[in-house]
Amino acid sequence: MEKERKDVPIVVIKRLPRYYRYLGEMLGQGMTRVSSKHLSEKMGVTASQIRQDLNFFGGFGQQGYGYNIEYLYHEIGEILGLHKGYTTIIIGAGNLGHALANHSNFKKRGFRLLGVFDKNEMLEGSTVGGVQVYHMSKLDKFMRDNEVDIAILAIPKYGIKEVADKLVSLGIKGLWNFSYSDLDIDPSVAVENVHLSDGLMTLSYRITQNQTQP
Amino acid sequence: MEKERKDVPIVVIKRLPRYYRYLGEMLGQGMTRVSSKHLSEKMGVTASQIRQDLNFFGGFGQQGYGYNIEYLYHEIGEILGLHKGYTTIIIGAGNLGHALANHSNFKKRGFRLLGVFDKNEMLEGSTVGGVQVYHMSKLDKFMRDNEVDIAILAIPKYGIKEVADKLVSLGIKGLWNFSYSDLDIDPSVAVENVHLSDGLMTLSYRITQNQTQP
DNA sequence: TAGATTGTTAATCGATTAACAATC
DNA sequence: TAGATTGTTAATCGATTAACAATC
Repeated sequence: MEKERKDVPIVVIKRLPRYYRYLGEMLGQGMTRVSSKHLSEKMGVTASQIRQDLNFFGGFGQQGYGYNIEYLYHEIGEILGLHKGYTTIIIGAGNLGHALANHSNFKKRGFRLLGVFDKNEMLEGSTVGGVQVYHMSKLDKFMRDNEVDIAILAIPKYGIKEVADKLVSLGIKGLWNFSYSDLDIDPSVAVENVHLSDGLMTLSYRITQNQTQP
Repeated sequence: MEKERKDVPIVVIKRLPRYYRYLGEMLGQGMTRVSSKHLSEKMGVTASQIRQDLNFFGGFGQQGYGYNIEYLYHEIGEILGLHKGYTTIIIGAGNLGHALANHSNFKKRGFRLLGVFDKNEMLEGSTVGGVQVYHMSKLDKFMRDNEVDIAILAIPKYGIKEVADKLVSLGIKGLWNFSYSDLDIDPSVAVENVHLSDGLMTLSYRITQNQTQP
């Protein structure tokens, strides 16, 4: 199905979701084919880069024609593992936990939210994003009874290490960490550290530059 | 204060918030000095990269000693524009708007939230994250009465272009876009497009790889 | 067929790492 | 002073872009 892919650069991987999104939009507009040139103009990248990126995974196009959008869209989804139906839980039923639980894109991309966990006992039994809220003490049993692939950590950095270690010991495969800390755990577990304020700070930098220079 | 900095690579800028965070933590632990070697071990990068990065902005260290943490922390904050006290508004009082309004890190980093706007009239007069919620129709007047630097867009992609254009016409300096679309506007306005699900997809890719290969 | 566009190799560009003289 | 560590130049590595033969 796909080409041998031992070491695809991480920069290439990070571009795949963006390709996927643009292709999905084109598909929604009823388009059927696209050339690397056309796509590159839409996305503001070079056609060469698109062809180079895609060829890490295989030849999805056809000379003289370009790429079949539906086919390419599907293949990139496959590469990203979106058709595996990975399951998620959210740790932390605060504002961010709520926002992430209700984020429709995750479901649209094939991820299935199984439950939300919080240390506040008062929240137990309530519903967030269409799923049950459980007390943290139920985590062990829940993880044994359900196949949970990814845990989304929407809690403060205090105590995050303990929660992460527990999840790892219970067999979690991926951690998506929104706390303001870098999780440093066993490399067999995939970890994405998201620092929201980092984006705001680089924005701040650019505004400052815009005001100083031009 | 700082060195001439006409073209600092964006990859360097993006690393500054991380340096800032680690230095802040060290400061909180009462440390006063750090060498590039020590910091590199903590952060999992090379000492050479740290020295190279910092020297885009100036020589903050001292041979034989290293860097004074408090001084370097302050200087990086200065470079990032954190001491300017940039003001923000949030567009969209949904789950994500709530989460961002209550995100304490933004305040900690010197940003000041002035108001939240939503198209739902029922929300007007309520409070989110300590500030008033206004109806979208009040945006024009608000922007004229207040100096607003950054707008945080926590609304769906439908209609985002109109809102963004209006904000630009009202003099916004930066847009932090959480909708699932890439905003493409006048380059004099700084834009950060955040696609939350992109991170989840790269996580999905890595989990899939971990399961296939090792 | 002629034109279009891929897949892929080669050339260029930029970023990271290594090395070391300067110096605190 | 001697040891440590910077700032900076040079070497290496990797990623992007250009070019073009292959071919639909």
